[in-house]
Amino acid sequence: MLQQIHYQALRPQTTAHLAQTMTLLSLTVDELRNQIETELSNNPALELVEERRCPTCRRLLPKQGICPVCSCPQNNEPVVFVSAREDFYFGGERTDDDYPENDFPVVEDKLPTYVLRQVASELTREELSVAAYLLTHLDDDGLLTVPLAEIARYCHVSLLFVQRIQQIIQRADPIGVGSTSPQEALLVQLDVLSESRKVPQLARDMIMEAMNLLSRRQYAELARQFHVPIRQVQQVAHFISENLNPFPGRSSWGDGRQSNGSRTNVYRHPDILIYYVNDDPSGQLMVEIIMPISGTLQVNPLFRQALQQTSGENREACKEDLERASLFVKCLQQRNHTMKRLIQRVVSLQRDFILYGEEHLNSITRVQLARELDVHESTISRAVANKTVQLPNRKIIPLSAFFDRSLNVRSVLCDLISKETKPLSDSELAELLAARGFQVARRTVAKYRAMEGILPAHLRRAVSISK
DNA sequence: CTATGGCACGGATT
DNA sequence: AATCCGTGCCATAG
Repeated sequence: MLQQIHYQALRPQTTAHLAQTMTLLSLTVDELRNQIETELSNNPALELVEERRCPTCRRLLPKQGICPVCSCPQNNEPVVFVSAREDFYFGGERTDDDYPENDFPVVEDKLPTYVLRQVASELTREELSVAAYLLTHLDDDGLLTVPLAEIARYCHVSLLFVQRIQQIIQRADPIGVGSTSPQEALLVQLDVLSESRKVPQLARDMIMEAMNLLSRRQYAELARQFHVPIRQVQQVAHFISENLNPFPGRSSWGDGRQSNGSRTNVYRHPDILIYYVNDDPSGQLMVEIIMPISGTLQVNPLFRQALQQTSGENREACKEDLERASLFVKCLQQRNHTMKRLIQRVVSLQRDFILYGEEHLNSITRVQLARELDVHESTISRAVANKTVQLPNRKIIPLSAFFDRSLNVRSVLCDLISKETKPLSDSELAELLAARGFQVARRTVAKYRAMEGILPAHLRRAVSISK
């Protein structure tokens, strides 16, 4: 990556500029941070100038910016801005400003921090420290490695207290995380799932009473024990393996399907935050593009001066450094500018989706957006790829979800099925969807159903009866 | 005969 | 140029 940039810096300015901007555009906060840090330490011409904070709300400000939160007039358009929040993310020097997020106990691993950030808002300081301790004892599967009692002892709190915190943690994003066993994780997931859709009672019973048989797939034995036909056991087992994950730590983003196990960057900091001022839904909607460093990057003016006075072979090297530095700064600005325009447009197009949920997602394609913003479509692709957004409800979703043509259809489909009185067949569902303006083929309904882990119509009947 | 899942094709996306 | 996704056709199960 670095060599690439060195190489590009030698090329004509415009090409290099373009190429590096592209590269930067496709980086996530974490990657960008690395990039900036290496560049900073390799290039003496680059400097990081001191951060400024808004006098009223103490938010970190860009070098010449005014505070976007305090100074902006209340209006209908979401405010989009770039912010530097190094301490927010990376547990840097803690300051006494008013970010509750800064009170995070520092946890190194990715999964623990990810979970902690979700639950932090609903916990007191004391609870947070217990939560942090609990989260530091997770294995790679997201399961707890020490007994609850031990945590209670270590933190000098009651067992009940720890249990309560564990329950909150278990309901955070990789649902079931922080459970003491795969079994417990499954049960928690089942609980959460049952809030939104029908869940076979048999599944719960089987997990609770015959976990070992289940994990060994001894369906015949299960059928005997629960006095149900073996087919039904298989259905339930299918349901479980489709929808539940005994190892929450291994699950991929929100969608349990296509568990391509090679997802390393699953627990990531969001690249963009969308929220209301003070969490007040009637307030101004803010969109914050995260910069992983605080302060502003600029070319060191002293270095520029020094260049005038140096001579000889040093001069060439310095000059190169200087050029690379100014290029880097320029590219970074370009990147942020593009991101800003992009997200501005996306948010205003998908406002309803952000506010009211998946069903209101508009179908927009990257190409469409590229035309509107008058940039090349690959620019959009790069900017969207691998980025994540935190919504006002604190859910973290991939930015590409805003471009998912099928998400809204899927959620409407789920809605239809959850409200159905008798099990509807796929073709009936297809008609209903068409009536609601979603033109999808019967075959596609089947696919979506599978994606959402909903059983076929004739099996749904069997399930609801046994319930 | 009907409902569903598998395979493969074509267009969109990256 | 490679990959993903919606869809049509066909085989199979009920």
